[in-house]
Amino acid sequence: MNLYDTLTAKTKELTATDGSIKMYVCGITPYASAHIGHAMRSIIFDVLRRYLEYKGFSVKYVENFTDIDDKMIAGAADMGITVQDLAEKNIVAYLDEMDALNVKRADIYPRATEEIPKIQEIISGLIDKDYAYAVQGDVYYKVRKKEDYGKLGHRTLDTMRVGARIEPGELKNDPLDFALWKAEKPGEPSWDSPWGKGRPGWHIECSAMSLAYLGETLDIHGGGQDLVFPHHENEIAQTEAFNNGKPMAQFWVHNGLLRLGEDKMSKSLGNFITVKEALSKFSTDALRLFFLSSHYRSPLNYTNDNVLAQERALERIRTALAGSSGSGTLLTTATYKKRFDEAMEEDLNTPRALAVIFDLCRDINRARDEGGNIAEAQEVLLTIGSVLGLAFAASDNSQNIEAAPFIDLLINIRRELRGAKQFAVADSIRDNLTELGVSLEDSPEGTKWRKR
RNA sequence: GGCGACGUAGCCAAGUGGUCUAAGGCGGGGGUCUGCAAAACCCCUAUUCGGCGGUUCGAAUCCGCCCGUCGCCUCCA
Repeated sequence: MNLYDTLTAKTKELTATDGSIKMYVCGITPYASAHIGHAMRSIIFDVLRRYLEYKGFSVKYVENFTDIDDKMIAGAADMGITVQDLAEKNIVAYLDEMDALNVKRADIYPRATEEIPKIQEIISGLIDKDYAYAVQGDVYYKVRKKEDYGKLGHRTLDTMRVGARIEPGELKNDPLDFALWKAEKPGEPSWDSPWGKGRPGWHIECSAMSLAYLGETLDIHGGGQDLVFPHHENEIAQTEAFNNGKPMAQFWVHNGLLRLGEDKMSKSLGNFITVKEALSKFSTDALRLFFLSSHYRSPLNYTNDNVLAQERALERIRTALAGSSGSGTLLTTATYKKRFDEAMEEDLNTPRALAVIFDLCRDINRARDEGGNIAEAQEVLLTIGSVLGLAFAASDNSQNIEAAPFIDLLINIRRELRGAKQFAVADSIRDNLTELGVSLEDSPEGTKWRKR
């Protein structure tokens, strides 16, 4: 397939001579609940992975947790729990939420705190190669030593704002340098190291974990666009310096960011909607459909109405799947599969892929009305849906609410009224229920209701 | 200030030199079904692609300028 690579700023063909793909996706720092921007990233890379698997590749998928950093430490202190407990709590919740979003589990979920030896091995190697230096228990990476620093973000050192920060207490030789290892501060978690007790800096964990679990050159390294600089830039700098210039990844793939209103959704800006909240309002399929309705590299604006529109669109797909097949003309499916593949081949063009799904639905419904054989077409619909992680599960939010027996009772009374042609009273029951948020649908098989 | 992305129907969103009088979804209009509805289905719904110039036989697609929005420039998926 063709995929856009941030490093070369080009769309290139993804190849794998041995049929296997090594994928590393930057996960979350589990200091707080995940928001739907994280969900969008997970779903996009889940779809990329599912598509590659559908095309016959064997994918090894690694997603990390950065479970030690300033925010983890501050968050744990606020809550009066250990950093480890904070991480555990949020990781468990995150994995549950990703399950609920039908995101396939990664093969490995490494955590920074469990990779300290590998982290230290890389830092030592960088010091040996003179790409890093230790100062009073801190270790910093020499940014200016790496000629091509800035290549991922397509910027050069002199175009960078001179405001590179020096935190109080930092002992950098150059403001651009960044910490690989931070000396212990009182009360903070720390590990023994050749440079004294301390903890890893931000970017080094990903270098360590990708090297440890996937090796020197990844096929795909993914994450949100906000990670391009500095996180991935620094990862490249470290990893390639450590590996004597071997490329860290064949493809750098970055998804566009989710917006809420006019701004990017972000934990630090405080404008976000949690995954939990979104899942309480919308079905998994509708959320996935929403995230996939625009191209993954474009920004997407989250609004209730936009997700709701997908909820409605889903009904049409479910109807196409529910129709019973006749024995008439066979609805052939080769063109749909072909069009779906073509869309996905082109830098994961999910909006076009979805258009194929809706075209297929329309044609299934048409064929169904004409008594055609739609069984195979429905199978194809399910198959390509599953590549997008869409299960098309029936939405039955009508079962377990407390009022259910009373609603059923009213429906029964109304059925008798209708039988007696007392339509005015029957309609008034229906209208009143509608006002209360319960809509009734009469059909030859009886009356169904659902919560609105 | 620097770098980059984007601006397509009421809304969301594909398309990036001819097949575009522009895919698909939501909404809207009409119809089928229904006691009436709802749901569902079917049909219709941009001669036009932020503005102005230019290149070209031909531009939504390439170039320039302008207007507007967003992202990044060491917290971020």
